[in-house]
Amino acid sequence: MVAMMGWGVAEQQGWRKGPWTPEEDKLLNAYVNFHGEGRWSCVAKCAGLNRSGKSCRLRWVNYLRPGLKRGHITPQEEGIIIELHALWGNKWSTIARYLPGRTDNEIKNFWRTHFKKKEKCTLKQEKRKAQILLAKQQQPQEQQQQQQLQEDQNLKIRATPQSEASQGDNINMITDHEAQARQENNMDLISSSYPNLEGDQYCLPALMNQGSVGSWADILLGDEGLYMGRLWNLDDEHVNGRNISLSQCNKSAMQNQAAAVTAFSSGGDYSNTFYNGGYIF
DNA sequence: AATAAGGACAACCGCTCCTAA
DNA sequence: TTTAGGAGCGGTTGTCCTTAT
Repeated sequence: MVAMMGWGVAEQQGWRKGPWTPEEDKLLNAYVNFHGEGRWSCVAKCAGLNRSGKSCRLRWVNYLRPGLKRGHITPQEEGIIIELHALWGNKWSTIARYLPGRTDNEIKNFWRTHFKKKEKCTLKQEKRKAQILLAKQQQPQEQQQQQQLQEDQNLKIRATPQSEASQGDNINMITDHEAQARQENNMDLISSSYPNLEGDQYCLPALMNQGSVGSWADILLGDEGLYMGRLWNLDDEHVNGRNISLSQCNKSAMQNQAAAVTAFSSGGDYSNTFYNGGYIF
């Protein structure tokens, strides 16, 4: 049985499988550098590799391709991954486009290990959530009204033109109607990405610059593994056009919002972009 | 010191999408 | 318009290494 055989052995069709040897890498590298990428099934034959085209492509894309970054995912990259995953879900290749030097495989692996961690936190989160909800219910009505007032004022500040925040970049304000429509979509997306969160707790703080946290995962989960802050919502259309418009998707705030937009260019300082966008958490 | 658990990484598999004939 | 082959994508699994017990 092929499936029962280990790696590094020949398959029935004669293709070699398993880890690549330095010699194979050298052959593939030389061939692709000379002929360019593509026609992977030809590569396998012409380069003298006893590998399937798929295997060659994968090896090139994930390991041999020039410009690949090595080493751990940085907190910056981590933040981008979390953000984009909240928007797109498991669209690893799409996410990878915004992380120069990182492959979809790498990001996928990264997410998996972190997702496992998150699953372990679930029980703890549930407990903490219950505590917070209880505290909320017990909060005096007057205090809640004051909080709402404060939130509305913050919204006004955020909705002001942001020429200073996004100089030279496309600004795209969305209407209340659009915001609401988007909210519905995004809430679904976010709910599926963060199933343990309450509707009014979707949030992503930009605390990285404050030095109080070690990573974006720390921010997202907080001390008790509970997500804190505000989650940003990236607009797909603008992502594809290189500029990402951001609309805030706090549930109550979204109903009134004229969302702020800030630009994102791949490889740029992402957290700074948020922070400079006039959004202070 | 031994071993179990977990993390990181590499690679394969099956499916879908794209494109050229 | 259809179809077949190639390419790409996401899910899954295997292996190695490190850390905790």
